[in-house]
Amino acid sequence: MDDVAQRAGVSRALVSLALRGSDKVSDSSRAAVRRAADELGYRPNLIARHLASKQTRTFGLLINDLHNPYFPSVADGIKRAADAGGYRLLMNSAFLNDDDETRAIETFIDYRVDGVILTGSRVSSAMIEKAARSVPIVVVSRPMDSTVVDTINNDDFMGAQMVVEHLIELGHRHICHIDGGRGAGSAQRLAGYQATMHRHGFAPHVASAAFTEASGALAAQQALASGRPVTAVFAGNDLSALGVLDTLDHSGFTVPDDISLVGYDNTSVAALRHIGLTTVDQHREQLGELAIDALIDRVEGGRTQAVHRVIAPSLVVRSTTAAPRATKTGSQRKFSK
Amino acid sequence: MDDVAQRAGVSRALVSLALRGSDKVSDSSRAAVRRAADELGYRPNLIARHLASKQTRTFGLLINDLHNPYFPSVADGIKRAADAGGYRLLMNSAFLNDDDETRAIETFIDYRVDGVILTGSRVSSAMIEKAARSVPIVVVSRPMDSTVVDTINNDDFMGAQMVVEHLIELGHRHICHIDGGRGAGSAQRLAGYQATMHRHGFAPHVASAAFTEASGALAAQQALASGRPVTAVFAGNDLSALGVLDTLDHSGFTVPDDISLVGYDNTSVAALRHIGLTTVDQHREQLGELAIDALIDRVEGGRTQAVHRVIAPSLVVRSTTAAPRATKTGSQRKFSK
DNA sequence: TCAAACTGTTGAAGCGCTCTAATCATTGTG
DNA sequence: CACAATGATTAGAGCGCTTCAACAGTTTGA
Repeated sequence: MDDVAQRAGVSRALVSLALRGSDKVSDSSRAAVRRAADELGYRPNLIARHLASKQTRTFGLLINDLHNPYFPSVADGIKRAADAGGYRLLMNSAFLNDDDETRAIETFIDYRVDGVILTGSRVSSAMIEKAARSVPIVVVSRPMDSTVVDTINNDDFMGAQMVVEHLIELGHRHICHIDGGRGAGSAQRLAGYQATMHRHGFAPHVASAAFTEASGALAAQQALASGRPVTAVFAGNDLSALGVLDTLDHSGFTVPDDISLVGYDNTSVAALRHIGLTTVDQHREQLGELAIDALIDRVEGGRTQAVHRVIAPSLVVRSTTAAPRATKTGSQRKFSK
Repeated sequence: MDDVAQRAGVSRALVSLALRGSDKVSDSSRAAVRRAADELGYRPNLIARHLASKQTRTFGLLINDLHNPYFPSVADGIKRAADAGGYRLLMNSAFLNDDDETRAIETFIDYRVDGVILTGSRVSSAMIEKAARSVPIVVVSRPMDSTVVDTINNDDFMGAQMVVEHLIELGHRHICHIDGGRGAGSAQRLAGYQATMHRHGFAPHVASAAFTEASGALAAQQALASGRPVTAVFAGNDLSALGVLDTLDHSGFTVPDDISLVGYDNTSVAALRHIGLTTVDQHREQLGELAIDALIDRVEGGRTQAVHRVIAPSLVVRSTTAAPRATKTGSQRKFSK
């Protein structure tokens, strides 16, 4: 920086001002500084800048599981909104490990980022709230009843309701739900399913699983083996829906002719033509944008009260749902391994 | 830090030493410092530390496209190796935009990371080599003939060769290759395909596409419409293979009974039971580990010459390949559509 | 026994920047 | 024409840490 100042024939302070686009720098000195910096290939040291200015204009984005196709779209929204707000983004992944997640959050804090966005977080609420004492935190896709951290979620209850309504409208009565266990939002999806089934006077039929392909496949086997009639399956998320799809394949059922199938999340696999899964779109990019908005509102707007935003999802109908055979022909095949 | 020092009854310098685990600190002072830091909830400011020590022990990882399921596994390997080497990781995504990629690399440089790993990079080689003057760079999955940046790649030529040999062994003669255009590694895959076909005396049959589902679907349509017989398709990557799969579905072909299909990359979609795509595994985690190794070797070992590592991929046979109908002998697993 | 060699500790300089307050140069005002 | 007001520039302190040279206090070796 000294070199640049000398070469431009000005003081170090002016170099600093000029390079940051201050309006109290004459055009001539600004040009001189720019030229000198260019010629010397000078790039300001962000570390020193942050130390001196005590602000980073950087947000930390934690993506718990890079393998999960759910997160990239959220990240896209975050990126766009951060750009628009003039904030830089630093990312980190917890690689599905709770210790790593804690460490990643601490790293953000140690880097003195202005705010942190947690997606797919799995650590305890207490841990998150503790970290929130050091830095504003917004949690995406994990409903939390906190007074210190902001949350952004889709309305899982409503999403589930839309799915069930869609299936019932097609004529389905025997709709089985593959529960997502302790996966994020799965409790609300289950509740929405149950409430809607009850409202229509149909008996719920729930099989337990997790948000994975393998557990979905297994749960589907159990559901089919239970003896209860099933004409449609509403899986907790897309991944478990794929597991269900596999079980149906191997059991000789055709989708959607024999059994309709719906997932949740509208991940990229669901959109693959070969799969064409009917599913629920959470508007993930919008979730990401709202997360940044919440952070900026805290940092620049001075808000201190926690905010919890819930947005309405929408149903994406593809080729795995149709009217049940019963209302067409009336035959139902038996489950066989 | 002053507070901690005062509370522990030692100097600031000793706090620094104690907290970083120096061995020239007595057990008693170390304990006192630890306790004081705990009580005060003190966390060292990484920014100040990095500024003072002029080293960050941090590597920057750039993932161009978060949506591409190829990268997470590479990142897993990178993460593991970085942990083992005692380096922190900072990630960033270019969101498929060249300007963003350039800016992300600059951000890493401005943060004075000790090294940068580029995965899925799309900016010009010149740009990369320019950045490499400021920081060690290793490029993963993009063959480059550079004397300044390290590269880590799988042997695409060999991978393609393995695919073709596998298909020929099954009895195929009419193997069509869906080329990946300017996708990373696609030139070598094409070369490997052509060389192997020639060696066996078969005529190559190439359809142009890109590394996307839509272009794979289109290319398959063209190949089928060309009038040339096709009993097997070797797609440039998994994604375009999925496009091919869709076209085959819609054209009434059964996979693998009518036509065998092979992809490349062994992404998670290929492994989905419902798809079960035969493909080539690049050992992506290993690619990631080697990338970190290369970086550490430069930073700590003082190597200055560029290194280019190529590792052997392996074939993953699933359920989309079988003997062609004409020469079929035993019973094959059925692939339902 | 005394110098040499450790051990644990500390004061102070400095990392590369920002920012406040002061300085200098210019212009406008009565 | 003196004086305030405005605009451009700069010196220097300081951000929170590390590190180096120096220093007491203790042990070792001949």
